[in-house]
Amino acid sequence: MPLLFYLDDPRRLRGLLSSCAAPRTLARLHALLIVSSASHQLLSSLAAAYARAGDLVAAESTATAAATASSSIAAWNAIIAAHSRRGSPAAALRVFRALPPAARPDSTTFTLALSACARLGDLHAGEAIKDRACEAGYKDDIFVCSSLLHLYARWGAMGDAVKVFDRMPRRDRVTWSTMVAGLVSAGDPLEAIDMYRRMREDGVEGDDVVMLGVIQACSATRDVRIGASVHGHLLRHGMRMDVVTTTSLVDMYAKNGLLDVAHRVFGLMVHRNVVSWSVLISGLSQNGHADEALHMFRKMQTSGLLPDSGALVSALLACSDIGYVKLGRSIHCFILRRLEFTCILATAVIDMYSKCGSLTSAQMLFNRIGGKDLILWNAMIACCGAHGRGQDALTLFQEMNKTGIRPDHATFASLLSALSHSGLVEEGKLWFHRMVNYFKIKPVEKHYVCLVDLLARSGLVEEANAIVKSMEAVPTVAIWVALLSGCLNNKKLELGESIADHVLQLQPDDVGVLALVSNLYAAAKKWDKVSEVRKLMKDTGSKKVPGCSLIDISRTRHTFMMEDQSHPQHHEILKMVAKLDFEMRKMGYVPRTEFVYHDLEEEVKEQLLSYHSERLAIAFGLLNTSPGTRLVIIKNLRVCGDCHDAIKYISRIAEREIVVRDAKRFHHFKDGACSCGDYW
DNA sequence: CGGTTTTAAA
Repeated sequence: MPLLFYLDDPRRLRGLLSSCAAPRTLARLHALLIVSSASHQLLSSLAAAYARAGDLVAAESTATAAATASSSIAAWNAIIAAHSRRGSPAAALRVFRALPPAARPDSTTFTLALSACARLGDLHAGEAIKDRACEAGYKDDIFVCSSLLHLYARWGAMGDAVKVFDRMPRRDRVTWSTMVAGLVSAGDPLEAIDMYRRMREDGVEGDDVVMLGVIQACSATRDVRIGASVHGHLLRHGMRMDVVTTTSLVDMYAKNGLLDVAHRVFGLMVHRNVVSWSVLISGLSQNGHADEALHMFRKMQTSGLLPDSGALVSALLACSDIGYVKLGRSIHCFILRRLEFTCILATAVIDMYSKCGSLTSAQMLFNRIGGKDLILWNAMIACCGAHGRGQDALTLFQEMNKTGIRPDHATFASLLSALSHSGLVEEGKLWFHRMVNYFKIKPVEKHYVCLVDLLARSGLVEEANAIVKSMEAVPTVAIWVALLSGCLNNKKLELGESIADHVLQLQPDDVGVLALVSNLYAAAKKWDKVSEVRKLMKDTGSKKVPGCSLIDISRTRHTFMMEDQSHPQHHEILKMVAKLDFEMRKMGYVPRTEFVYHDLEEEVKEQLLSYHSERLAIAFGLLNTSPGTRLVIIKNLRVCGDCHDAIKYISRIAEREIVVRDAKRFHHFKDGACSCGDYW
């Protein structure tokens, strides 16, 4: 039917407008409305139709034309909603603020505006809108309240959210969902689960959105039993299990280490999207199965899905875990070819290079990223620290401050740790002080660990001890451990012993900590205490993990354990070790036998030191590379003070840069079993 | 009438 015939029938015309999405037809209707000097209502409908079709320019101009009539608010609402949907909440707020005086905002308008504030994280603007909504009489409106609730809950004002929630006269599913999700993001999963219970008591049936929040809560409680019962509930009640719900279930199981269940649920999914794969991949790599994670990453691609930035981040994480630079680099190239480098992606790639020992690649990428955000700076500062470049970390930190980005607690944790590892004591003290007094950041455990470590490492054990004593909070095991290893390295055995006693009382279940305690008693020659701790280690089922080092030479990974004679080049390696020992002594090296924690003859102790796994790995590296090469050793345990010294001498003798990286996250080292990576 | 809540990842 020709459009012209609609003119006589405004109701049909409005029907047509509300269902029409074709821009061409809308333009013709627009012309028609103008020539027939149509009513304001019709113009508003047209504006709303333009907004729905995505033509916001036309929508705004039409709405302005219709704005004199009070009913035009619907058109403005459509425009605000369209802006929000298209991902520009700022534009939505701009339209809201510029509403013509005649257009009186209604419940929908306030709801949309508050939702835009929530997307932007603008609590301040939200507060003002809430006040206007109350003045306009929407104080108890369920939609307005729900979006206000979401704004508060999402941005850490849980107290305000609860206040709003408590005085709401009526609550629907959305209200409850918002509270559940809000409590989860506020880090209070138990409270979230309780909120769900209250909802059921109130007689409200859960829908998929509420259940999603509950699943997240279960995931965060680290208590899979509740999670599994929720899963059972979903199945028993035949509730809707769409991709999102099922994906969250996979995530919950994977995050909590039930990888087989996660796999099974994943396998039963009828429809999987990139996120489904990503949660499985990140779950696998977080639980030390990086190789399997990367296998899934490949399977995802062969199943025809193109990885998005999230999937790539998960895969990069797995690459870092096993030091698989080759794949990491190819992901980097993939991003360069097909995607935009967002800060999130750049951070993940830089982190990968950092953990794989490639400082230069990390720096090169970092320098090319424009509009760096806080987390990207933090990652790069941490990267410098991990590579022993304390001064560079400090320079970066100062550059960051110049760009006007405010450092946060993580920045200082990275900075202090970098300064600590490079022995920059004065700078460390200075910046700790400035963090507290200038940046007004309250030091938490990790900061104290860094500071105490920094002082204790460089011999200022008493000063470190004073810091611990002056702490407001009760010192944690990690802080005592930092102090304790300082005592051990600096032969402050009397103080060390009292700390060891104290740490023991705190009942650490960590083997590393027990080993340190035992080592200190050994250094103090308290052999009865040593056997006591050794017994404790046995009783808790934890056996001492043998020291193990890895080195990659021309894409082959070689593993070395103390006193391991299985390597084909074993004899040559021992010869090299002896030769190095000789050269080092000529340069003034004195073996620090206090780092051998057995009751043995001095000479045997010296021999044992030179058989530490990193020494074997280095010797092997020297045999198979030429001067100027960079040797990256990956070790599962902390490098002892003696090896630390020895490495300095060896790098001078052999003219090679030697880097030892900590490999706590390498699953190859679990239970001391070192296996060769499949990727080398 | 509509409008509110919705999975991973640094």
